[in-house]
Amino acid sequence: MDARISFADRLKTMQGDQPLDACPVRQVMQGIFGKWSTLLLQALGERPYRFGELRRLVPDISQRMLTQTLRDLERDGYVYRKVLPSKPPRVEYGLTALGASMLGPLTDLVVWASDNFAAVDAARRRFDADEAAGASGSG
Amino acid sequence: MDARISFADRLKTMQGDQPLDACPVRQVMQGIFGKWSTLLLQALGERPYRFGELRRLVPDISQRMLTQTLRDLERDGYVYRKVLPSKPPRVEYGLTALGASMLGPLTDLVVWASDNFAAVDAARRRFDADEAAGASGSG
DNA sequence: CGGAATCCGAAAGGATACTG
DNA sequence: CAGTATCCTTTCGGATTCCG
Repeated sequence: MDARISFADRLKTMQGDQPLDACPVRQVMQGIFGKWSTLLLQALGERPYRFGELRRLVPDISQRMLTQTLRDLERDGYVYRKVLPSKPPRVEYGLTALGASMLGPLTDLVVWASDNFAAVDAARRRFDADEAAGASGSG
Repeated sequence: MDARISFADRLKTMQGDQPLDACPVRQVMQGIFGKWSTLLLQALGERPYRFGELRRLVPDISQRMLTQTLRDLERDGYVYRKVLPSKPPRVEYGLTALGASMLGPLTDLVVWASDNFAAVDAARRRFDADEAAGASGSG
């Protein structure tokens, strides 16, 4: 697919029959961009993990959000959930083929963020400093 | 940079001195993944737009969120804001070099979403159907 | 034309307690 | 171990009103 066709044209096409809110691309993006989705997808990109392993790997996630995020990812088809029939119940989560194919582009973006967060942080500080100066400069 | 180094290792490194919550990558990602950020970045990737043009281009955004999202994008250094000194004030928004460099990976992800939303949608319906069946199956 | 300020409802997300 | 259910706080985002 051509990645560089006119975005505005695509936008207009989408508005033709749907309220822009129903834009399928946005629906998909929203599923990927939750607070924890990206993190968990990256983790599962390495190897399958069990529920408790993920908790320990990402210590500041609440068990509520871990459950919910994994469910959402499973619902969207990125993640499978396999219940191992052992005495203490074990549940393994891993990427599906769909999830693996999405992880490529997602990781590229994560890598960009990793490479450029210093520039972003600098921009933020500049912006905040300018704002503060403008707000109190004449006081 | 090596895009495929161990994510778990990187995670552990980050936890070493920071609360994971302060992870810079996450900070950056959160800025990109707002409800409107991706959409506006794509639009500005075509050419600079004025405030009112963006409103018409994305009709279902409120003026409040358009202002706020543009401000956030400007703060992060992705977008510049140029006030034209004309009689009715005109303000032009466009991508900075940083924003343009980020748009590449972001667009790749949008393209993925565009190519695969049917699969995601199918997965969702399957999941929901299974859930409904499981919930009412045994009476 | 491009905003800022305020108000309010909806949704995301965390803490805690309980279950199989 | 792997959840579910409830409560509560915070954030997101829309509608409206006012300003340079």
